[in-house]
Amino acid sequence: MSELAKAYEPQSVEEKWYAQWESAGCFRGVLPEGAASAASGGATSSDTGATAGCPHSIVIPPPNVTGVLHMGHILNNTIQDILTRRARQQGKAAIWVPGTDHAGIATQTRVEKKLRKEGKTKWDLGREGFIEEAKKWRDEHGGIILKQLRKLGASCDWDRTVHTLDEDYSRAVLAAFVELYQKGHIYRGKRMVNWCPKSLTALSDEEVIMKPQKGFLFKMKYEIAERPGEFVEISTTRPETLMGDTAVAINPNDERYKHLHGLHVIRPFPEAKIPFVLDEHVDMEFGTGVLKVTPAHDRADFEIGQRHNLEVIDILTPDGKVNCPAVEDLHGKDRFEARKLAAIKLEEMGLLVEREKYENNVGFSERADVPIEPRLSDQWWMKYPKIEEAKEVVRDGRIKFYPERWSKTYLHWLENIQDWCISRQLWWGHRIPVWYKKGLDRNELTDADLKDPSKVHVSVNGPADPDNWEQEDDVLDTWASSWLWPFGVFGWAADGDESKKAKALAELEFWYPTQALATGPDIIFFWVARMIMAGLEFMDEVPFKNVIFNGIIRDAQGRKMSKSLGNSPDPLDLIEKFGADGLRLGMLMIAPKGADILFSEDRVQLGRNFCNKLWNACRFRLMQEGEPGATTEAPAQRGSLETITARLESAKFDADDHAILAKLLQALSDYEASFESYEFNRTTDTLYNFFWNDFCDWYVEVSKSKADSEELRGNCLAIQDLCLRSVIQMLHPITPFITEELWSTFGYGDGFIHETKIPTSDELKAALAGVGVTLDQAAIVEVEKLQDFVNQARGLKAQYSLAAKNDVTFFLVADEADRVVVDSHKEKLRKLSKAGAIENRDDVQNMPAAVSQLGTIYLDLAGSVDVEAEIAKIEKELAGLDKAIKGTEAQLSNEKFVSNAPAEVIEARKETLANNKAKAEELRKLKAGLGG
RNA sequence: GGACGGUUAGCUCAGUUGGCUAGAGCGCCUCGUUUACACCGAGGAUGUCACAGGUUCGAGUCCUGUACCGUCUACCA
Repeated sequence: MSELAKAYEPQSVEEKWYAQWESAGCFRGVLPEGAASAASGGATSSDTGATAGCPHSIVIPPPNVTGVLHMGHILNNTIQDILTRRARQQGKAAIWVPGTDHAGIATQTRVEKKLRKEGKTKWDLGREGFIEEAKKWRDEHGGIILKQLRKLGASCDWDRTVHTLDEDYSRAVLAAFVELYQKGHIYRGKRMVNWCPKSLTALSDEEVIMKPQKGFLFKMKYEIAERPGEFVEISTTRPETLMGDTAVAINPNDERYKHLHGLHVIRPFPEAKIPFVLDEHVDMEFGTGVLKVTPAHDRADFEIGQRHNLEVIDILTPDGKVNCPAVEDLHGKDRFEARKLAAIKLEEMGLLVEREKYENNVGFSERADVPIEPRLSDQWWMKYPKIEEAKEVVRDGRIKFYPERWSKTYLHWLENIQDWCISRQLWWGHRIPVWYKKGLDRNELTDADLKDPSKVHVSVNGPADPDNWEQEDDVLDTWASSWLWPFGVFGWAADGDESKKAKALAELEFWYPTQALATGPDIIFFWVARMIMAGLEFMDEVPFKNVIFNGIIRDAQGRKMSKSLGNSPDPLDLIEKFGADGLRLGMLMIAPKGADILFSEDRVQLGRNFCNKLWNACRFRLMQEGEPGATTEAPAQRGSLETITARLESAKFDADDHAILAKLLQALSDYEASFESYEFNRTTDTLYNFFWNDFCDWYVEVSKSKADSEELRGNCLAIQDLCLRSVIQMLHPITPFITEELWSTFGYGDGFIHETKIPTSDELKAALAGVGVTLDQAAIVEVEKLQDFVNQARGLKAQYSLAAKNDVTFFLVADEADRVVVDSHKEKLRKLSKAGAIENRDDVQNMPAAVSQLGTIYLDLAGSVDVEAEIAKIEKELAGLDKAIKGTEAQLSNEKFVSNAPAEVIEARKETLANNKAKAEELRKLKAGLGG
């Protein structure tokens, strides 16, 4: 017999098992023999999933290669691991593909920062040198996060780790670009983009986050050119751009300014005559109703400019400094500095009317955290492919969102989708596979030029005569690589020898589409929607069948986790303190379906405590076995389902035995349902209640009464084994380490726990029936009565501060039927209520009492009863009861209820009423007996 | 401005097609080391289910409106 430590100690257990799993190749996703041809049969139902060899694939949302694990990752990856481990237990071919993202802007920024510290810039190194430096940096600092995931127990197929800049993956990225280019989905064009003056690159709309900013709304006045001395007032938050103004706009319907139509104003500096233009876009209600138009530096203004053929004057440098030599005192100044100076300048000229405090929303670069600058520039754009299909697959349920409501957000975005700016002025990334003939001026390329293969070459491998060409400098948006992830990781667009291509094809055929994607709702647009479009475009099939949105982790006060607040615990510390299993379970228990999750450490304690409880229940199981006369099988023989069920002796089953197994079946079935709907909080709830309340608090306690009986012990231990084995199996996906340890300790299977198929509730039921055990559902009711009896008895004792005393005597006044029940369970009732004796009586006077479902229990106090307290207690209970009785009676006498409500509801109501009435009557008798 | 979500015990949240005297965990109070577990056990207190209407035999659950909170979205300078 093994001896277990008194408390569960996760550290050594976790290390031991993870190493064993890895070296045994447990996580490897291997194509079953002949899998590709089987999968192409098409009809394999992976949703029912019971078929052996049936594929269950998940691809990780690739974290930034240089990132570190935070609480959000913990939740997200725990979910993926649970799904993968469960799939293995179901006998499916399961795979979880890990990988990392090169994170273009983030990584480049960090490498540049490092260079700056060394007094260098990227220009000193040149493009090639810089990329080498970045790779070095990536390889040094990168991949930490994947190591950390191992600590969590993540069962990824590490041999397949993919990085978005890997050769094969890069090839896929370029191939996708080329294909879309050829189909006419990609074009180059001069447009307004979100320009990041810090990273010096364009950004997609999704990378811009709006933040409220405190500033000023300046009211200034421009003189009407045709009417000297007459002015119009204009409100602006950005006076520093007025050098770029090429018009002022008013709404054509604005009566106040009709007299100005066709006139001009004087722009103060550099002084120029600029026209009034009439544009519906101008909001008459806002400010003075006059809008300065700066086509080069504002999106809306740009559009107005287009409509009215206005000149575009760019007065900012790419890094956000004023570029306007004509205004000496502003030239070269930073945009924010220039804003102040421009206001002062206006004031000096007597043109500043007012300056009021003002808060407005300003777009910030998500990565660099500086205000973006709308800027006209040449960029590459993508018209998204398969937009309509992408909507359709979510509407018709080919892809299901959990919770479902996120599909609204998704659809809304697709309705209003804009072309995607996919070029970035960076070096770290996939360089756009476009080559221009040497000598061409790229700024002057016409649409016709772009389509002329003698001038512009687009291919994965580049032109045959590279010396005559120059490659595009821009790289692709990182998301324009990760949107291919669900098939890119399996070698899509593989190049090389035939066997490599064939392997990729077979892999894709088997693993694609993936089963589920677990991610945060914050990247629905960035990633989820784009992957769906890419999947439909390149694979002609959705990339995943289910999308599980996990909530955003916040701290206990509901604030976002952030480095600056210091409210983000290091997951590794938590693992150190509470164990990976505890952390996983704790996260899952508090993870409601897709809402925000408020995290605090005591949640993880819950998980840890649960593990310890499981540990001790198992420990107790082993201790029981050590008693004389116990079964003496060696551990390896204790365990298989067949061995255990063979030890059951159905003839010896009492109500508790029936009830615990019936509840076990119910728990298993609830557990299965919770996985179907990805309601993991339900999963943990089910396990927690069954294991802690039903099994530990009741059945194990009941077992203690049977321990002395050689006749009953064997069957009782077999039932404990069945429950423990099942709980361990059910828990395994959630808490893999402790369950593996216990699995091997008990010898419940021959190998690793996941190698043994978990029986379904139906299979378990059948296995029981196979050995003659059919469960009596009525036993559950009987056990509930026993529990009520014990609760009432304990309550009585506690009321008189005798909870700890174990030699009190209870007198029971009950009818014949209840007496029989009590008598047949008397020993355990006595033990559980910690009584010296339970004696039957026909009548008892002057003792505190409680009315249980098995009769009225009196506590023998040898006459010293606190009458007033007793009466108060009874009255309180009666009040609640009477309220309920009245309600039910009213309902039952309501003819409409009786004729409309379903029969079972009415029956249940009648039964409740009868029970309540009986109890109330009993209580009244008691009260009368006390003189109340 | 639009869309979506939330409002249930001191705290965090369950509550699945309307059908219990509305639940759990934590926290709090009392008691306790009895054949696992103090990371535990026993007992206890605690609710106008945000508010106002409506539908229904019956509403925490459905409908309408209001208030507050949150998230996403939007070119009001």
